[in-house]
Amino acid sequence: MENPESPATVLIVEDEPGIADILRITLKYHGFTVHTAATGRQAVIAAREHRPDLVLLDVMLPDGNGWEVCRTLRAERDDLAVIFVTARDAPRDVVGGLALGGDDYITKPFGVDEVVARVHAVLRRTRREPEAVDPVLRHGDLEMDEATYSVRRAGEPVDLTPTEYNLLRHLLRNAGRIVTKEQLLQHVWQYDTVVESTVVETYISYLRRKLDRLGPPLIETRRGIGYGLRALA
Amino acid sequence: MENPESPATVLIVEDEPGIADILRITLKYHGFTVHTAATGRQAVIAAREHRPDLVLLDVMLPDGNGWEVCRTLRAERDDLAVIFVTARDAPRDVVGGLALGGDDYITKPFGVDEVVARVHAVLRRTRREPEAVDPVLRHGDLEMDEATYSVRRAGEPVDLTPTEYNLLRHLLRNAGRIVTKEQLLQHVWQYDTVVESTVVETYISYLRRKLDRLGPPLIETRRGIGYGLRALA
DNA sequence: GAGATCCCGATTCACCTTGTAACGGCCCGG
DNA sequence: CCGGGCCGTTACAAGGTGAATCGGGATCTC
Repeated sequence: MENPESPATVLIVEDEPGIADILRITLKYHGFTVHTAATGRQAVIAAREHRPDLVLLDVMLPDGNGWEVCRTLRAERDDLAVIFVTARDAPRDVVGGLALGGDDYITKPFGVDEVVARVHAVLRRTRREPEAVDPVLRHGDLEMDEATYSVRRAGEPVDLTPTEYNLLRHLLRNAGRIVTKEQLLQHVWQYDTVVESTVVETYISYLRRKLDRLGPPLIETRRGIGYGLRALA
Repeated sequence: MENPESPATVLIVEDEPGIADILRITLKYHGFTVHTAATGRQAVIAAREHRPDLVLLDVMLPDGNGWEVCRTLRAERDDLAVIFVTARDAPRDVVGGLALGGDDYITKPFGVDEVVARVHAVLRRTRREPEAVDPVLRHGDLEMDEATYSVRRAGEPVDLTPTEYNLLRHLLRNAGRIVTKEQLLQHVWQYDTVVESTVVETYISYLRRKLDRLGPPLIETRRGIGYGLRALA
């Protein structure tokens, strides 16, 4: 995970309390120190006080748009990393945002794992942290290369759709543990996903069909609890 | 269990007195400092006064739904942990609730041991308590891993159903003591379970069949009293 | 516009749970 | 020492619940 002796600090600038909560809880859970601000004014003040390593910046704020906030913050500290958060149906601005100094951007509604991945990626770049972690996840004869988004089992490449890939990644990251369907919905799917559907089962089924063609069953069902990767022999 | 020099404080927000009682007694028994509130108003006041570490929050309250209460509480103290309590047949809101700021949720009717487990889990996360406790329960050649929900005896994996698993866990946690059938019903089964059945005996029998295949008898019957794990040799 | 992807609903299937009931052993009284 | 009743054990069956899978329609991507 993150360097334990100096947890990175993230400032969340977001006026919708629900979204701010999701981001706060998620990042806290992943070991970041988190502060929040609901307006551009507060953001500038909070940035001076807490000196974050990274800012998650909503583009639509009650007191003016995020570009200006970004510019202001950058004027004071040009090593500050910024990830813009924007509505999906405004992709036109996004490029502009990146051009104006954002290091990355995320569209709403987002999936929680996506946010964590991007925050880590940006911090790794801007803090010049060594590429310490092997980007290849392994479990038995299964390997996933996060750099190339490619998956292999027993040497054979496996072609996965984005959702399948994200689901498998979450299972791999929690190999040896059992994850509930709720957790999978929370982490892999977008935050506005409603329950009452069998999406998770469906995608587990897809994964099994593609993966178990190349070897023994890999994903284990714990009835009433959730799913996990089968323990290694 | 919990850090003895600073017992965690829990605020229960629940309008049904029966449920509130169950929760209060259970958590008190497990060493928590407990306060209760029956409405959202009271909850906010009580939270200011007692500064709990965690709130158990019923979603259906007489004066408005729990999300707003959660939001209000969080606005004042953003490090506050919240576990939602909700009826089973309202799963639609559940993910939304989590997304809107809950750390976990419990559905009614619940099993008492489940509540304690979740409260501990959430506090461990939010208070950054070290993962000090070995998540593996042991008793002789029997081991139970609570992270993977897996059980082994003499190295051999034992496949248990959820109820069997919960029952064995309760016996393990009370190893060396004798537990009455009533206690088992109360802790392992849901609180609204009615008696007049031999469920407990049945499940003890299932456990014996699965466990004693791999070694000498493990579960001891105290006629007229209850069950316990046999003392170690 | 074509193809892939995603998600929902329905169906089927498997297993879990619980109640009933028969059997057996333990304990107590005679 | 014997018999009866009670408690515990276990088998069996029915019902319920969660999971797996498939097809179709909506949506997105190129």
